[in-house]
Amino acid sequence: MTRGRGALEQAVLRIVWTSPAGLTPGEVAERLADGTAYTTVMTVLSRLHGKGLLERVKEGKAFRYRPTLSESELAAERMGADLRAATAPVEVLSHFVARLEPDEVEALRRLLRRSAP
Amino acid sequence: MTRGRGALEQAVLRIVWTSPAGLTPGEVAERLADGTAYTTVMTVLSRLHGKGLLERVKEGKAFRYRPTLSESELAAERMGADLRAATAPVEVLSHFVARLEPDEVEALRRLLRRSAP
DNA sequence: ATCAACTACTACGATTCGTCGTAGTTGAGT
DNA sequence: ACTCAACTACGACGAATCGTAGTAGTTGAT
Repeated sequence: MTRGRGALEQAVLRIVWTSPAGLTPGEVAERLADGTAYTTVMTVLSRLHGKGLLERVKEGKAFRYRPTLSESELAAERMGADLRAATAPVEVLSHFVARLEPDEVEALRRLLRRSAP
Repeated sequence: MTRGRGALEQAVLRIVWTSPAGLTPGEVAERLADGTAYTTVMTVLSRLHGKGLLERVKEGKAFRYRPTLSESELAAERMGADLRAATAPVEVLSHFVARLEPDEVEALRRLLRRSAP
């Protein structure tokens, strides 16, 4: 099986995110449940660890990999990075808000009411 | 000169964004002002056009490339994509808001007051 | 001590991107 | 109409990233 660029890394990340306590390569391979070779899973985990997206602790003979950031935290991190990479952050926020769904707008309002009101 | 992955595309995009009316390859090369070969600039413009980030119109013998989205629009687009790719968008927003600077929070409040209040 | 499970290391093909050359086309000026 | 500089199309190559997996060595459990 050959996936698109980054697809396997995403799939593995998604799996690890569902277990904040961490997973061993075997457990991840098991949950992938496609034919992906065990060593392939290992390579991907190891690369994600190299990128700082996963941390690992030795447990018995295996490593247990767990996310350094939750899925939501990483997404928020990336959004913040996009925002600050731009030359006009406020304008970006303006476009961003304009594209939000009504319920997202509502959620945002609620969040802003809480944060340092 | 050899840059990091995507660095030249970014540099070219940034230049084109400063001229919403569009630029010819020669004008972009001129503004890059590093030794980058003219044909390199052409290749990059052509790739960005292939990705839909630039559109082009023939002008005399040259193409004039202009951004399909402004820098702010693209950033907002990416933020929205990050947000909706996540399994818990509201939680993402929560983390996102938590990381904002006070002035960004203020800007967001103002924007939300305007949008469908 | 043995063995299954696990890790490290290596490798290869595909894709993307930086980089540029060659060859063909075309508009502008003579 | 002809010439020439400027421009476009196409191809190419090296580095980096990622999907994919094998081999060899290590280690915990039995």
